[in-house]
Amino acid sequence: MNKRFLQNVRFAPASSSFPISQNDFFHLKSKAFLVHKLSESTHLFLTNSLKSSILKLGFASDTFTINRLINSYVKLRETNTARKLFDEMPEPNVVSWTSVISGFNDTGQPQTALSIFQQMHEDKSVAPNEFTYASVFKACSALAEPRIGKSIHARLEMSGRRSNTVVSSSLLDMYGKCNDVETARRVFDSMIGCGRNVVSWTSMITAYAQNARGHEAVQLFRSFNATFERPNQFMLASVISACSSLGRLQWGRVAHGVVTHGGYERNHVVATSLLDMYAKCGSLSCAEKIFWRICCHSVISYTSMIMAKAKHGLGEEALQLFEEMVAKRIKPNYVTLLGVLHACSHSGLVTEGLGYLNSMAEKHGVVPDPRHYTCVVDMLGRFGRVDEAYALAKTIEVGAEQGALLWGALLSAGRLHGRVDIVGEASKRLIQSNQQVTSAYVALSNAYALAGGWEDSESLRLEMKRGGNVKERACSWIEIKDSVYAFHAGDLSCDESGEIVRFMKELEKRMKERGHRGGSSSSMIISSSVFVDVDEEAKEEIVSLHCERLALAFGLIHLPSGPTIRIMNNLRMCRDCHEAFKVISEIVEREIVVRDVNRFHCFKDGSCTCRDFW
DNA sequence: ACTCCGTGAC
Repeated sequence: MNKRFLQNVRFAPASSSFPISQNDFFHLKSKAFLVHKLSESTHLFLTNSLKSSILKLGFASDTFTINRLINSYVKLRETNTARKLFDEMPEPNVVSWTSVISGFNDTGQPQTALSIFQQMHEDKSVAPNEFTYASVFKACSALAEPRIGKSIHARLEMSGRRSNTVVSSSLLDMYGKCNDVETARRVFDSMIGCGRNVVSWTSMITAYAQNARGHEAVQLFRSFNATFERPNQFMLASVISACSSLGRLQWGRVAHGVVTHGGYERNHVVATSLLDMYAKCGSLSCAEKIFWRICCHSVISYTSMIMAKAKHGLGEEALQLFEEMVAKRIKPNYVTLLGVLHACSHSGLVTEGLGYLNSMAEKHGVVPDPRHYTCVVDMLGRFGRVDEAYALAKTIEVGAEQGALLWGALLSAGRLHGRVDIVGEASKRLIQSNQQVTSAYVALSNAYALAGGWEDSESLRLEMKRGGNVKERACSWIEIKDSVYAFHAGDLSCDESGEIVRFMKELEKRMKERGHRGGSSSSMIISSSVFVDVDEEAKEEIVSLHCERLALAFGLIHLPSGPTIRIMNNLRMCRDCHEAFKVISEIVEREIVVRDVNRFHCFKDGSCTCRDFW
């Protein structure tokens, strides 16, 4: 207690005419003082001592004071103490409930937040207000729990309570995080009445951006700018990530311009999203510039840069960056290790990759999870160690979604190395778990056909048709200047004059001169021009492996020249591919940047949304 | 009086 403060308290005279007694006055003053101190406290020690004073002075049943105390503990992330205080409250009010719920939200325990809300609902003594609903929707969006969220939304509507901007924003954010963009949009549209602010616009832009609908995100950003309000750092980071998923460097650059104009360049989140955008849009050099300008690096900025290098086939540099980060005592997390393993996988550093997998728990305190194992299975499979990959895959327990990636990786490995047994096993697992069903059927059918099991192959095709599984046509595109050109798998109509074939042969020749005989990329390039006796689906698969190269050739021959050609592909780069592009650069004497948009292509149901692009 | 919403690496 502050002694000077107590000494300075002048007590009112003890007369019956005075409305409060000396004792009351002391109480009121000390309560105000304690509450004031509580709001300032940033140390557990101070809050603890204030708590004992509060209890000693008999404020244990004073809801307002205890609410403040709960909040102080919530701010110190001492949720258990906050919870205990709350549980002992004789009369918790709506603020007490909401404070505890939001406390569990803030400490990453949304499940507990929801269970407290449920308790509040069953208790019935206190009705939730708009603050409570906003917190609860936030918990649902953290859990991506649409079922509970919807029922609470219904409860809110039934209560007849008018939604305010904050509640609606958290609601639309929740629907966005649960991948229900249409409902999110309906909530956004309904907000014309209660007023939208930057947060609600940002929530809607984010909902589009995080659900692979970058065009709508950018469109909405344009509409927002028409309102003459200024975007803030939250909105900019979201728009930039929409540009990344679209792979449109021009738009990304415009967004960068808005960032500079608004003075948000030094914001870390914005800078990291710019870094990621440049990397995904093919400009590693710009990504690096952004990276070196960041003054105080975090695990996320390092991870983004490691991923960027990995995607561009610069495995050694990515690993170097990782070691540098560890030396700076920035603790890597599971995403960082995923980046490291990706780097090894994309650059053929198999031994290094296995080393990182085996030592990451001990050295970096990150226990490998199914995603890390999937990455290593992919790496082993890519470099011909298919049996090891299969053996590893069998030991991993996965859910359906991750299983699709795991067995999908093994499927490609089996296909790449002509292992019918592995293709069969992987396809069956995919079909059984109802994941990537179409591509699994195609691969399985092709595997049977190759092995001579025509009857199996035929019956599978029938099964596929009955199930309504139609294979999406693979497609690639390139962006030159501000135009986008699309190429569909199996479509060689663009090659009327045979120039692509000639270009491919020239490339093959140069690759051979460089000693890349029979390497995966050169042989594949040639195969794209000579499918003669291959059946329709197998041909489509081959072309889908090559279409970015076809696109490139087409672009070189028929399209206006520019300083940079960027290629979107749905392949990961191996060392050979990288080498191929270097050779192409020499041929055309132009910078060629390759990018990887795996994320954009692959969705949970295995569908490809390339067509949304047009 | 105290309590609420939106951003970056996978």
